[in-house]
Amino acid sequence: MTIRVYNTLTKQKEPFETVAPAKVGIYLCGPTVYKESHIGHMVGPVIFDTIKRYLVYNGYEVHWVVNITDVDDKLIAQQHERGVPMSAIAEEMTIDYLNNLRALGVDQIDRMPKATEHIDGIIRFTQALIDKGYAYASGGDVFFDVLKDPGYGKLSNRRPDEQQGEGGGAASKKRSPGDFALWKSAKPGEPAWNSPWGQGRPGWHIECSAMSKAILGETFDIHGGGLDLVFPHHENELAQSECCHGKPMVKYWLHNGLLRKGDDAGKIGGRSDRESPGGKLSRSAGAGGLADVIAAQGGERIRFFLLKTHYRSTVVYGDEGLDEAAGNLETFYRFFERFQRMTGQRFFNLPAANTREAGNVEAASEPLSKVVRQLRASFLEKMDDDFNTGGAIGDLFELVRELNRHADQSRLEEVGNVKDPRIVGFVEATRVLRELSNILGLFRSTPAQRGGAAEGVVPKLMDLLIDLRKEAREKKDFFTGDKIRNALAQMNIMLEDRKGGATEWRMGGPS
RNA sequence: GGCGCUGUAGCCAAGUGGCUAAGGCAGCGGAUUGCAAAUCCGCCAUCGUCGGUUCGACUCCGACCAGCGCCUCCA
Repeated sequence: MTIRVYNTLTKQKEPFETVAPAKVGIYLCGPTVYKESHIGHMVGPVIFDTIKRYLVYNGYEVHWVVNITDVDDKLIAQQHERGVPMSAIAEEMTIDYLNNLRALGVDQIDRMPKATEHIDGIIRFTQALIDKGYAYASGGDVFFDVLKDPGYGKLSNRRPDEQQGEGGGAASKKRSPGDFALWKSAKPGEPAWNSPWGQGRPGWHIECSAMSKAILGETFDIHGGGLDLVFPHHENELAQSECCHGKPMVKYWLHNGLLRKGDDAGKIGGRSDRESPGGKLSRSAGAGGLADVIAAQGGERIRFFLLKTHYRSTVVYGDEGLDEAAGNLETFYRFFERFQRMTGQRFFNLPAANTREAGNVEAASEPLSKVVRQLRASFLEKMDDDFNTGGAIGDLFELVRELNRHADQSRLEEVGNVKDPRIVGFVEATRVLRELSNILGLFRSTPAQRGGAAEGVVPKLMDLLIDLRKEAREKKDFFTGDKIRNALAQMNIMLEDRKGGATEWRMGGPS
């Protein structure tokens, strides 16, 4: 019943206890919007979207913040390269990012602050660190002095004196190599803001410290991001905030694993584009922007694929896994269709409990209800244990199997009357599947990517062919009947005969 | 070199100090079907290697082997 989370700071699972009763503040590091997002940018949003759903389901009031970094060296480089103002590039790429989030069903984010909207707070934060002796101005830049912070390195488990630090021109202005910039002086032609240290812009890490403070407070519950951000980004954030406030910044640091390309050892994102020669993603899985991938695969497939594996694991991303996810989803989609045939109701319209408490009804003595309750409890147990979505999805499969089995054994197809108690009981049991899949953000509406009823004349032609085949079969002319079905199969159109003589058709197989 | 992660069936992937080690895919055998599709039933693993702790480890510790990530303003 108690939620436990793995905390990068302590390297162990801990009971989840909020700073303020029943309230949770979550800060997730979002993208630097200098070019289109890639699939790797979606891992954090999908898992944290799920985490928020689960916490809300458990009765917490959750405030989830994802920042947008819209000022940065890479953006400035793009500005020079494209001859387009940084702000325009940022705006364009932010829209791209938001579109991708929406396609994957990520709709739980409460606020998305931009770095450029918090320049004042960043300057105040920087000044405070200087005043307290943790930072120093040097030639128009301001650096954080890592040797002044006795706690520095505790998140990533490093010694400050071992750090290489960034090289180049900044190195000579630093007291020690591990020091990092809070404020950077601007060169001519670069975007700049006035500050006590002259024209300049924020360093990379300070924006998150300033924005999380402004929105979530000096101490909040969960800070998330990709595993690659542990060092230096989160280590530096942590140092800035705790030195500035003299109190813990975050209770739980959660880091998601990174994606790896399937076909070779290349990596996704980062600056490795030219360093991983064989690292191309296949066309369906990766070429073109993420928007193209989503268009080809469907957002739900990608979400399901990501949720199948525990969020802290490395996930190998490629066609193989995506195809498997597609096949897995078919199992559910087919059940939803069957459910509708039997009950006359759409699964996607089923009302279901949206809190743990509301869903916690007594199991009836009859077998279906009992096993459904058991699976529900098992699902929640998995989620309680550091949001084990992979294990929880296993329970969802079992749930569908139990529902199908029950429908088979009770011959629900033959009942005919949707008010029949057997049907009513079945609907009741299926509500639990809706309740649980909602937590994962799955099956919330009719899948967009499924084949089936097309527009225009095709459905009419299909009706005609199905009718002809039916007549042939009634005359025991199976040769003609099979000819129609096989020819359609060649066109990737599958016929499925139902009990009672109806025939349905669909485009394509699971993949 | 420093920090860290992973190694469970053909493949993907949960999990636990001691009942029959989830689930999915593929495969095999059945039920059902005119034949199919879908669905259901059954079969399919001793948990990288070697030691140690323990009454007992796949689960804890150590070593080793293998793969991977970060240490470079990559989520």
